[in-house]
Amino acid sequence: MATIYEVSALAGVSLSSVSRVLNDHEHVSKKTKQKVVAAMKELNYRPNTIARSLASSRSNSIGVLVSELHGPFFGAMLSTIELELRNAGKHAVITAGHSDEESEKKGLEFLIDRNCDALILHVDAISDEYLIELSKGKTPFVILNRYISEIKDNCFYLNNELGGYLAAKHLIEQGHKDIAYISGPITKQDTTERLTGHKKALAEAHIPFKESLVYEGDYLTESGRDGFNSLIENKTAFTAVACSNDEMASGAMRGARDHKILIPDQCSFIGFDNAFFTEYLYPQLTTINFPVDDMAKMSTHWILQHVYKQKETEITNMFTPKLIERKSVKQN
Amino acid sequence: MATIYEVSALAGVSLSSVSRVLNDHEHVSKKTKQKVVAAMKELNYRPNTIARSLASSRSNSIGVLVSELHGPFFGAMLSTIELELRNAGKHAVITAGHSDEESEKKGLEFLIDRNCDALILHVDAISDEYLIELSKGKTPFVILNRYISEIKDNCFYLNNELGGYLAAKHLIEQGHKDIAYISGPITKQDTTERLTGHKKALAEAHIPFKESLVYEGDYLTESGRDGFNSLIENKTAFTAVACSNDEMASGAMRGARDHKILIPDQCSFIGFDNAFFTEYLYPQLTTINFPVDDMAKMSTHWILQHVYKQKETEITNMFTPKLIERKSVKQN
DNA sequence: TTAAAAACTGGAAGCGCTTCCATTCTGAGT
DNA sequence: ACTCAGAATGGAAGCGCTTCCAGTTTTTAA
Repeated sequence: MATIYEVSALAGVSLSSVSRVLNDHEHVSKKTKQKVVAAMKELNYRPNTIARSLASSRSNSIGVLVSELHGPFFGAMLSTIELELRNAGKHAVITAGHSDEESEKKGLEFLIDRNCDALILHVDAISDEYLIELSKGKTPFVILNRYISEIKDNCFYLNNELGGYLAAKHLIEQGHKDIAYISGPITKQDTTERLTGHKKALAEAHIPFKESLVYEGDYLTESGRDGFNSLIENKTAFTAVACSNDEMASGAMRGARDHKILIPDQCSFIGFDNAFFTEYLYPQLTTINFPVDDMAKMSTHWILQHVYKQKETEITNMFTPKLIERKSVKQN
Repeated sequence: MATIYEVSALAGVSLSSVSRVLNDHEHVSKKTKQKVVAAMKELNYRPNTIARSLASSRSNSIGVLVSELHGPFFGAMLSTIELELRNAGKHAVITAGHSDEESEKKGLEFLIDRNCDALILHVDAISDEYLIELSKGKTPFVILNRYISEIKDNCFYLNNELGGYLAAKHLIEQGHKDIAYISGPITKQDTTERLTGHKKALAEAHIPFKESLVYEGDYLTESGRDGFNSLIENKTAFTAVACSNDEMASGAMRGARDHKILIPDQCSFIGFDNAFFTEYLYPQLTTINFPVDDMAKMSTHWILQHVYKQKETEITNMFTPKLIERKSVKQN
């Protein structure tokens, strides 16, 4: 593998000059540039990224830490992060925290030790305090899907309340009055926000909110099913169920089927996230779109702008959910 | 950030000694080791990975190139690759080729330029020849989900033929004789292998194979639906349809529903891959398990063993699919 | 035409570590 | 006490690049 030395020798210029053309510096004459470029081509020169990083203390790598690597959400997210980054000549070092605090912290340290220039974090186990402390360190980062007021400019998140509101409102508009709700773990920020929106829509329509119509799940399919069963046993009648995410909605739908309840004729369902598989369900699930792509894109723009001084885009921190009407809600 | 210099000064030993304890070398006395470790702790020393890489020409990073980052398959795959690698102190640099030849090649070069010690490739657009050529280069790699005889020891793949066979055989055992088949693009290796297995099972049961009962899709949901519609219009009767993957099976099931055909009572379905969402479908899809995790694990073991001389595991190149019985196939 | 400014170029010192080589130390064997 | 392996240590040269500084050349303006 040719080094910058050989290039400089072949081109008949100094090391510095070669380095300058490599880095697109100003103050290099056309002539030297040509010579260097020609030499590079002839030697099939490929710069050694490691050496560049060491000398410049820039690794051009962005660490991405997600709580889980599988699941419908992260595929979409990582896909656009990776693409955007690569287009900018950077690259992603991806790790997973497996939703465990210790493990997430390890992942973080791992990335920092790896000299990442910046971090994109999607974590739930790590505490706000830890992240606030981290923000005083020298590795800049953004946080996805979470709002921490002390470092709000680094946070990119969905207007969850609006999402919950939109879902409930849609059901109400379709004539539903008795609406059950299957939520995620109430310890999670997004869950409570979504539920708040839900209640708001009910209140607006003067529909009393009934505690007996909510079930706390864990965002997994199975808990959607359990939730539905529990709701049925409660004997508080309902004609629709809103779910805090699509997985649980899919579980709840199966629960309904177990009870020979027709969807959407006897019971309507609405999800949240608009995961890709919602289209595979039958009937296709009406849900609330989570613009993951936009959020992922925005976070890379932030980094490109703040860390690498590229790209001057308008930064938006809060994203807006949207109703996606499909076939799981019936006009009542 | 403390460097090895400061550690050596504080510990009162030479640079080399510090480096030795850092790398767990033999020939370091207990005493120096203790001094060094103490100094490191006191300074909260963290080795600079970049500098280590430059000096040792080992980046400890493994490049992973997948055709797509989203989709059910890759989440599972990447998740286990990342975990295994991190447990071994290595890390994954993940890129996507977006199923485009140019783009995949770019991704490859990108990873090689990034000084990856080894590569894990899951690509379909790049030709065999290119990969064979690449194998002569100095970056070792493994190939997932593909068999190239010239470099077969680097390939990890599923026994697709057996999978196709198992699926068809299951249908036959359940009394089906008229079995439709929705395949992937016949240009793809795995597709043809799966179809071969399918035919073999038919032959064994003395059921004539009918060309009019196969539809060539593109592995996407929509094509499953198109396939089903086309099959129906063909007027060759069938009571079951085997699909080359789960996405198409889900599409085909929707197609059936559009025709008011009951599943599985009037028509049975079997998929392939056992993607996570198959459990969300209704009825839950009977399918063929693709042991992605095992394959991913094996590929990292190969690298740990061949590149880093760690871990002595038995290497298996071919993996065995298994029937997963759920609810989409009816006894006929 | 000339001085000053701007553009260009080269030299050399690092970036933080590994590793080869040479030197010193240790202790087993006599 | 004396060798002499072998273990333990230190010195120093890199790994391939960036970047600061100083020196040289070209351009510009008066």
